[in-house]
Amino acid sequence: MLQPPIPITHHECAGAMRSVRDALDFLGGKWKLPIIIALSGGPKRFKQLQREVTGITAKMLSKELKELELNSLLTRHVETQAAPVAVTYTLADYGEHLYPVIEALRIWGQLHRTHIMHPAAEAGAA
Amino acid sequence: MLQPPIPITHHECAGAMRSVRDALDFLGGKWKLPIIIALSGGPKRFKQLQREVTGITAKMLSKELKELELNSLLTRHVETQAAPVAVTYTLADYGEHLYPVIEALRIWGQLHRTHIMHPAAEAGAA
DNA sequence: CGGGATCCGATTCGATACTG
DNA sequence: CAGTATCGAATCGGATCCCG
Repeated sequence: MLQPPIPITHHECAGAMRSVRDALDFLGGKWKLPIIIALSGGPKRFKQLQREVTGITAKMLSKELKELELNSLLTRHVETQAAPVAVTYTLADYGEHLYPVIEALRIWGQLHRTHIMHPAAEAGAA
Repeated sequence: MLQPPIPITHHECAGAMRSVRDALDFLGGKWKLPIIIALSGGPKRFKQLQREVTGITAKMLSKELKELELNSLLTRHVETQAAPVAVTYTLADYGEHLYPVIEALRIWGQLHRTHIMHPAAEAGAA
């Protein structure tokens, strides 16, 4: 059903491992991908993000947004200087390269959930 | 270039987030995907895996293999009972459902590496 | 060879309180 | 509103030693 997309040779296999580990080092935390998903629905404000990304604290959200901006995945825009300040976060074009990753993880997460609940059911769920 | 695969409605967006977080909770560590990649080249022994998954300690490898077996991603087979024992790990059919995830992460990891080194080069690297 | 046991540092993450 | 500061718990992961 699924062909192995991973090269068989030791050398190329090590290359795949390095790329996957690079990706995981950056995306591995609990929050980065959920934040990207929330922003995929359009630009959002800080408070709005905190509501949609269930369970995140202001501290973590702030930290993750900084890292995502540093890596060009989103842009930060300050709307007004006077209090109350308004800041908008927008998913950058470059950030959309994560959609395939999110899709693959979403599909597998769904499959695995059904697999855990009633084993041998993934044939019909895939 | 890339259509947003994530639903726009709040409700379905939350569903995508939950699935991605489920997947990340399980795959998020440093080692599970690299182990799967190594096993994608065929069944391997414990020591052999430790050599191919660069940097992993015996403790971590043992722990991760146990979790992967519990989740039906691989099977463990004891070849000989007499010392020295020989144990073989084989990627299960169900484990191959992770190939799309690995592919997506590998592609993005590669892209992001080039992006970090010389920005604005991802148009040609994709 | 294939691990388990123990100890330990490093990092992640959350709760709470506070600021411009 | 949009964060920052501080504290502390929990988890992650490595080093080392040990066993069948």
